[in-house]
Amino acid sequence: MITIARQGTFRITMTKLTRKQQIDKQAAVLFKTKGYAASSMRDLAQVLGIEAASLYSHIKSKEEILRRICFRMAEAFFTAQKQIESLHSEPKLQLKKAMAVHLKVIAGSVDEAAVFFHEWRHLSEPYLSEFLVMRTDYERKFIAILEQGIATKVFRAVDAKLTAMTILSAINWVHRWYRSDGKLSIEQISEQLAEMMIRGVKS
Amino acid sequence: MITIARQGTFRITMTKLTRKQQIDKQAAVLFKTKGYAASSMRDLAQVLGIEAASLYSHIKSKEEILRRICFRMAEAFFTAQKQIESLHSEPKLQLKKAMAVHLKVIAGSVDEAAVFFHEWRHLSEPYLSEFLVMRTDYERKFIAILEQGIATKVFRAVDAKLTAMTILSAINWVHRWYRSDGKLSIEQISEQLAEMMIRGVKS
DNA sequence: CCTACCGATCGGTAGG
DNA sequence: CCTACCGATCGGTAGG
Repeated sequence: MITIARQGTFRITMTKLTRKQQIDKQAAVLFKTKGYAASSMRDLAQVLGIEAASLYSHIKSKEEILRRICFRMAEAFFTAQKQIESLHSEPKLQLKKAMAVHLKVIAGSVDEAAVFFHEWRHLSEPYLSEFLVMRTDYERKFIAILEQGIATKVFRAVDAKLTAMTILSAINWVHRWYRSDGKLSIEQISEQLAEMMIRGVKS
Repeated sequence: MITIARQGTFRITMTKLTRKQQIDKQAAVLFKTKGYAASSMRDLAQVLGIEAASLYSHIKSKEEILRRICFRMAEAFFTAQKQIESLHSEPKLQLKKAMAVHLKVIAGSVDEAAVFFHEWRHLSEPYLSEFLVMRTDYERKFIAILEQGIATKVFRAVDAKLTAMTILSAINWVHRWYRSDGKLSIEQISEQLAEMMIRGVKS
């Protein structure tokens, strides 16, 4: 399987995407703006300048597209998280880095991130369950960082789960308005949010 | 027009809702779980134990239900915000109270809040534009509180808009998991979140 | 990648 | 509130 990082570079360095990649990309844009259920295969075909029936030479079904987008993003988030896990830094720095890599993944694929955050519920079983398990696993890492910080008295005695989810909701929300050509770079946003959250929880 | 506060009490004190109110309530539950576009009038009718066609003696269209839910929530948020505006407290307390009343509105109508936050994009014009203007107006109040705090040096020199939106995303996320019978009361959640956010922005 | 088409389901109406 | 039904649109297939 192609890794997200490789594919991200691919997308930036050259504009020549395969038809399947074009379908996934335009589907992400469409699903983000109209929602999965309200987006028709005819809408998607029109954006690509082909007939709806022609889409099926490249894909199996509408849901398969959604599946690819959701699981590819999940993989990207996990890959990013694994990279910071090996660092074994102290809780504050670990939280800051976890936020930074998470935001970097979002910034690299805003449309896909929006689909990941809002359209996953249209996945059918067993994919839906698999997706939710992965998401919970991912969130657990943030909770663990908080708990470790609380145990070592670096952080106040906050509710670890409530706080972790609050931090995640704050950074996830960035996908709604972030533009790579905006006045704030993703690093600046990351810096400000980490500063705010760490001040919020430190002893 | 009936105010939200009145209606909230109504809903708690007696179970006898008009058919139209039952439709709105069940539609909110349905739209929250399946999404507006994926929810059919036949789904809604089934929950109510009637035929789909029968819904139309009480409502004009599917979108009219969505409209009522979204604008009723908007009204509730505004009513709550106006109440704290008259207090003229200092920025920290003002922020804390703005967060508290916002969370109280969410806790009072979790299903409707979910629809308000996620399904508004299915509104057609001119309602969509009207909705977005109201939302921006509401958010502006949070930005103003931040700006005032920064100007009086009570808060650090953060980006007021980024910070206000971060706070809003953190408190809006509560609707996804809050249960009135959960271990944390809405007042406790409100207290913890306000503490964290104020520590995050204070000088 | 297209034309031609399918059965299913959609929101909604007529008339009682 | 129901039966009966509508035109439109949906995801997807057959066959080239």
